[in-house]
Formats: sequence, C-alpha cells, structure tokens
Amino acid sequence: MITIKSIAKEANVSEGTVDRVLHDRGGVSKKTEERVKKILKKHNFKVNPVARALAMKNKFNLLTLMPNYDRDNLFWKSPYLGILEASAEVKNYGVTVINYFFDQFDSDSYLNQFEALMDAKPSAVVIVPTFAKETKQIVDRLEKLEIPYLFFNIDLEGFDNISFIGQDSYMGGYVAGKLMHLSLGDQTSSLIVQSRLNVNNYYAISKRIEGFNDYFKKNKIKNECMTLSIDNLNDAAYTKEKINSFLEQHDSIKGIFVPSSRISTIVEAIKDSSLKKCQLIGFDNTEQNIQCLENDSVSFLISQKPFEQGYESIRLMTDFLVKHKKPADKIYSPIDILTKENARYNERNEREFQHNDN
Amino acid sequence: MITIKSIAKEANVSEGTVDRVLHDRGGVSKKTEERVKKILKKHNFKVNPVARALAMKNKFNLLTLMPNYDRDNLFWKSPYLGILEASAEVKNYGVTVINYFFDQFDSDSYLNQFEALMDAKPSAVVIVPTFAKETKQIVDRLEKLEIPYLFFNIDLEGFDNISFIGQDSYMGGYVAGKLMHLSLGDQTSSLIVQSRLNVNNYYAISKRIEGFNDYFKKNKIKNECMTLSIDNLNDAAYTKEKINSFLEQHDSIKGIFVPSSRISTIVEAIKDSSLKKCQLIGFDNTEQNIQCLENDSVSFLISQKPFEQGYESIRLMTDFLVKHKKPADKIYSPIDILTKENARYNERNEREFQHNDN
DNA sequence: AAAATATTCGTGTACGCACACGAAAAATTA
DNA sequence: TAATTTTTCGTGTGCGTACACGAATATTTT
Repeated sequence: MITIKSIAKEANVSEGTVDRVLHDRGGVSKKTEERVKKILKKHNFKVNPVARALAMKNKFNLLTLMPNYDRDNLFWKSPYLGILEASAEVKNYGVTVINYFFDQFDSDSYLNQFEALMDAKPSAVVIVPTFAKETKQIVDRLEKLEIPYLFFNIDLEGFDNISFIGQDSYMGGYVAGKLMHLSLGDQTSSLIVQSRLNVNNYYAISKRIEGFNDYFKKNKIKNECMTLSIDNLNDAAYTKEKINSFLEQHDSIKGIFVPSSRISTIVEAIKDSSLKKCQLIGFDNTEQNIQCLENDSVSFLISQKPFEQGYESIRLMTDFLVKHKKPADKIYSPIDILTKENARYNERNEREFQHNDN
Repeated sequence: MITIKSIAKEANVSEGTVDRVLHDRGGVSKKTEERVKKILKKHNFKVNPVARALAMKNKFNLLTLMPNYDRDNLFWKSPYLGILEASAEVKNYGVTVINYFFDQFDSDSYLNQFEALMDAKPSAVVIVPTFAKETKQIVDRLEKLEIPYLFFNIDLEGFDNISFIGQDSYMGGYVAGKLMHLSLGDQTSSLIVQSRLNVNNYYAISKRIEGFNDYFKKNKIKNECMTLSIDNLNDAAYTKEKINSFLEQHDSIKGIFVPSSRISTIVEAIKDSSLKKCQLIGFDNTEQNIQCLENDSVSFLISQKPFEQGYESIRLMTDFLVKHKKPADKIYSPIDILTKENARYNERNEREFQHNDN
C-alpha cells in the first residue's frame, strides 16, 4: 500500500512536506514540489479517506434547506428519511448534517430558515430551491463565502451549483402521456388538473405538462386535452364542487392527469361514478397515493425515488468535501412507473437492518 | 462524542478492558464486565467504524462467485460493475474483494471456481447460486468453517444464507402479464418463448411464467397462451426457423413474452412482418434489449436493477463483517417497468464522478 | 561578514480503535 | 506464610493522515 510515508521516503522528504504539496499549503520550494508531485503521480496516490476522516474529526458542517412535510404534503418525508440515513453514514467521516425546514408555500420562511442556517456556519449546503428569486439572493451570499451548494429535486437553471439531483420533469410528463395513451387508446380526451397554489415549483409542473402534451403531438395521436385549475386543493369542499361540476359538463373525459403529487386529494374529491369511468395518472409515491393505486382508483404513478434523492445529495456532498470528488452536473433520477402490483417493491424508505451489537 | 476512552474513564477501568468486553475476548471478571456493559448501554455506545477499519487494516477477504458475461449474455456485466464500485468503497474498510467467475451453463466450472475460491481463505462469500444441488455441497463446506454467505439474484430456498438480494420473480411475471393485457386489450392470445438451455436458473424463469399466467387467471381475463421451447438460442438459424414457422402456424398471436433476458435474440430471429404485428415483453436492461426498446421492436422490459444488486451485496456483507449488522432475510429489488422513454434514465452503470485530486 | 529576516522543511501529537505484552492482583498450592 | 499458578487488567504501539510548532537553511539587509 502506498502511503504518505512511503512517498516521503522515496522523495527524500518528510511526511509533512508531502502533506503540504498534497493540499497546496505552500511553503515548499518549486524543486521539491515537482519531485514529490512526480512520485505522487507515478504511484497514482490517493489519500486514504478513512484515515483522513479520522484525523480531521468533525470539521464539516453540512446543512440542508428543504420543505417540511405534514399530513397534506407527505411527499417531503421520503427525501428527509434518505437524508437521515445518509447522515448516520457520513457522521464517522467527520461530517455533521443539520436540517433546516421551511414552509413550501411561504417564501419568507425560506429566507428566514436560510438566515438561521447561515448562523450555523455551513461548510456546504444542500438546497431544494423552491423559490427562484429568493434563491438568487441566497446563492449570492454562499458564493461570496465560497460555500459549495447542491440543488435537489428542483432544477433551477443558471446557477453555479455543484450538481443537481432529481427527475427530468419534461420526460416524466412525456411518459405519463404514453401511459395515458396506452390506457385510453387513440382518439380520446383527458383533463389536466392543476393547483393555483403551485406557483413555487411551477417550473417542474409546467415541464411535466409540456411533456405530456408533446407525447401526443410527436406521435400524432389525437387527444383533446383540457385544463382545470383549482385555487386551493386543501379546501376539500371547494375542490369537490369544482372538479365534479367540470366533469359533468365534459362527459367525454376519460383520463385525468395530475402533474403534482396531489392525486390522492383529487381522488377523494371525485365522485365514484366518474372515478370508475376515468383512468387517473399522477406523480410520486406518497403513502396516500399508493393506497389509491391499491384500491384501483389510480392507474399509474410516476415516481422519482425521493428517498434516494435525499440520500445521494448527502453522500455526494460528503464525497465532495472529504474526497474532493465533484459529481456530474446533473444526476437524473429514474422515471419509475408504478402500478398496483409493483409499487410496494419500488421504494424502501429505510434499509431494514437489525443491529446485532449487544 | 462517546469513545472507548470515555467509557473506560467512567467505569474506572482501562481502555483495554472496555475493548475486551466489547469483543467478548474474555479475561474480565464478572463484576467489572457488568459494570462496563451497563455504561456501554447507557450511552448506546457504537464503535466508530472508521477508526476500527483503520486499526484492523485488511483483515477481511470478501470473495464472490458469479457467472461471467460475454457478447451473448451481457446480463451479468451490470452486477459485476456494481460489485466493482462497491469494492472500491469498502477497500478502505479493510475489505478486499476478489471475484471468481464461472460458466453459467457448466456446473463443473461452478464447483471448480468454488475450489479456487476456498483456497483463497474467504472471510465471507457472495454467491449467485446457479445450480441447486452443487450449491448444497458448497454451502455445507462454508457452514462447517462458519463462513457467512449471501445469495444474490437467484433465490434458493432452504439455506442459511445471511440474506438474499434480488427480484420477486413471480411478481415480475405478474407485472409482465398486466403490461401484456394493457397492450393487447381483452381477449387475445400470446406466446411464451423459453430456452431449453435454461435448466440452471429454471426456478426464476418458471416463477415468472407462473406469475404471468396468474395475472390473467386472477383478473379473469381471457388469454389463450401458448408456449414454445427452443433448444439453443445461440444457434441463430435454428431459432429463426423454429419461431417463424410457429408464428405462421398460429396467426392469432399478438403478444410474445420472453421470461429470460434473451428477448433481443428473439427479436433478431423474428421476421419483420410478425414483429410489427406483435407486442413483445421481456426482462432485463442489457444494452441489446434497450436498443430493441428504442427501435420499437420491444414494448416493455422488466428490469431489476442488477447494478444495485451487485453493489448492495458487497455493501451489506461489508456491514456484516465490519459493523456486525445483519441485513433483512430477503431484500427485493424493484420491478422496474422500462419503455423506450424512460429506459436510459433507469440505470446508471457507474456513478459519474470526475476525480479532482491532481 | 555579521545580523536580521524569510523560506523551507522535519518532528511530534492527535484522531478512535485493535491487539500484544507483561504487570498487578487474586486464587491456589506447598 | 511463602511460592506458584491463574485470573484480571493497564500500558504501549500502530493503522494513515492533518496540522501546529519550531528548527534548519537560504536570502536579504546592514
């Protein structure tokens, strides 16, 4: 095994000197620096991250900024669990992870939580950049302090983030279109149900809709497609009234596409008779959504491995901090097609381990 | 942070003593052992695996026994890449991984490679238990030496393996049935194409067929289903002749189900006219198979994340060796539904990293 | 040329754990 | 009670790296 010590011996210098050239600490003459570097390259030396982690002990403060989850919006639970799992693993690498949560419908809480986060002196930050304009402010401050940051789940363009981890929204919608076509056959009509409150991650939602429509366009399939916007999905009575009256007026509708994670809310609102008549397709494997699959009210869900998104965000940022590995610019999550049958096999929210110590 | 040292101080003993009770090394009086254990539990002490790895340096020999891959059988490349990736990660934990490959059609090579493996004195073994009877012999010897072993991809029952990682074959076939139904509608007929040479992992194949048929039975859908067995899929001319003449004789066939990873072979054999008429569904995301998706000759592939299977096998066994974590008895892989559109998003054969060191 | 400063580099300690060696304490024997 | 054996436990070193401290060497100033 090639170690700093062995390199030092070969170069006729001390371990300290090798360390200095390895980390560009300066204080080494050109001549010896060259010599050491050559030997380093010759042996393709890589520092042992285990030893490094032990020696550096708790030097990194990895902070996250993401939406909280509640009964109505369970989606963000999965990435959080992924983050927790990864946190435990990277702890021994001297990386401490602390999570900051904001209300995904309130940009002020986004900024407030960011302030709290900055007070904690982050070494690196993982963000769900829910609000475009506010993210610009945030990022400016991070860049001024040279704090690396990574986006996950929402893909804002034009920033200097280390990487993005999440789904290709356009293609997600495109696949949804294909499934709708498959379920309904040629020549039919479907409805897209949106929430007006989704101004925040509007980018992803609109990309999905674009992909959905493009599937029919590109494959030259006739699909009369309507759109219904609902102001507040959390108001059950209102939603119910709105959607059912729409469906009654448009009897030809055979498919309903919900480009957000809220399809279970829609299912609860729709009358049974309409529900039986329609094929529903939505996004994300929240518990409620999966139950809709299982009781046959929803035909397909498109999922994106949210647990893995959280998990990988932490792992990648840790690798960046500890091993100086820069991940790819964009890492796309799978576009998983979930049905009643395969849904339960798709997601594992936690690795099921039994501890044997004691 | 709670360390062995802090535990030792609290218990008024030396670090060595704490180490002794931690690892049941003996040589500690009942009284002090109790005392130390109580303090250990009180703080929920867990050894720092990083420090442990550093101190133990290269103590574990993790050996794998799996089929090799070639041009005709590319399936086993993915798990191998997963194993390679994991190997690099666990190296610094003092785990050395060495792979032994056998010919999946030759049980003798299975046993021979196992002998070679045993000569290398394994600390633990990861096996693709391709041959049932021979695996019994192998396992007997492993158990005698108390060497832990883990199965992946093929789920042989009745053994004392640490865990199994792979797909639920029955449910994979079941989902294939559903997709076939979706593609063909009610009242149709389909063909199952098997290879006679698949005696080895016959178990998985037959389970898939069972699931496929059960989908139609359980949902009371009429599907006239025929079966065609082909002796040697590697003989292209023979396969061509056999399958095309069968299709001509049975003009009603609209769907073809290939419960192995060889659907691309079938595609090459079938005449274009028949190909256009039929919906094909197969298994596994080999490069050839994905190309068949992309040129529209295959409608769906069912995939099982083979890369992750290999990767996780090594990670889990490493956790077992290093951290004494015992994984769940069975860890089922996802049943991924691949189409032309989402296939390329599904699998990442390697984490795309750019090394920044030097 | 001596003194002062700047540059270059070696040494030592810590990180948390595993394990070998041998010392102290307890139990046994003479 | 002294000598011997056995049990119990403390000390020290190494794993590979990071980093602080200060020593040796080279360079500049007077």
